[in-house]
Amino acid sequence: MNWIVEVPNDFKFETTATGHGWYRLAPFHYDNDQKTLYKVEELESGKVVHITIAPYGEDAVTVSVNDGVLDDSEQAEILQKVRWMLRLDENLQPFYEKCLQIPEMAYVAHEKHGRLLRSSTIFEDIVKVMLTTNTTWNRTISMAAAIVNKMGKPLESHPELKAFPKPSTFVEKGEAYLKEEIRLGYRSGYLYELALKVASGELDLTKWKNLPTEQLIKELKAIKGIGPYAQSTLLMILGSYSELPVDSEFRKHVENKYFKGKKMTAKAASALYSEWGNYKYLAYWFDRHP
DNA sequence: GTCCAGGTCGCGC
DNA sequence: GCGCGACATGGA
Repeated sequence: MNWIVEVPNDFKFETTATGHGWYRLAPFHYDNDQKTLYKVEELESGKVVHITIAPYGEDAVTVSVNDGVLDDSEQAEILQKVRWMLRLDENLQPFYEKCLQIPEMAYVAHEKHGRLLRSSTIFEDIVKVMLTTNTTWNRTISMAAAIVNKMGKPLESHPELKAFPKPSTFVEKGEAYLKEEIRLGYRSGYLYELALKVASGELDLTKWKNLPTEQLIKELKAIKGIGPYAQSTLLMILGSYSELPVDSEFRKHVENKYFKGKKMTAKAASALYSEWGNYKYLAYWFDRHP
């Protein structure tokens, strides 16, 4: 089955797909030559599908799935997940207007950067953000791959392709498995605890999609393993850009570009982006990735 | 062997 | 509120 999905004027497929490193984390796969994004997805019905997303002119993308017959709710779920992953319903106009007033940032609006790819569920993205803390990017990639390959539900037609496992799968496998087989290190306890809360219904992450930033911060603080950096990154994932991810990369960038390589306080560094108000994260991100 | 990576927690002050 | 060691893992 395939669909043609209209996109906003300020949307561009390639910049969304590759704007940050998420497209390199399983079960995403990106083909740079074909400008095509793939993701294996387990639907609520239990069916596993391989979603293919590619640009279709300037005003649309094609979404296709070649995995047998899908009922109405499965089709609706796929399209809803694509909208979320590509941020088709997010309004970035205030950010672009601000970019156009600043010569060095005008390219962001002209080239339609800004919509950064996210996973289909908030659970998946919390896990992935935790995989970025206190380790190297290569380890993040390999841990995500291990989670998918060892715990994910396989595609019927291509069993080597697997979906990101559900929270209940993390719980069934157990904390020791996460540590000893998936090699998630000290994160295993944090991720097991999170999965347990989500799987049991104690924590309903789907409600987060409609929460104001202040409430999201409260929710994020309550998750063990989420500190200031991960909180800011997850707020970005959720569409709130007012908090800066002050980590080693942030410090390196700001010190090199604005402090002649000298150490600075987080406060002084953050002040650099204060004029961006609710869009500080994006301003920093594209200041660093011109 | 030793150090550290896009940090965070829990403790003691 | 701030400083500090511990935390798993694998690569340099």
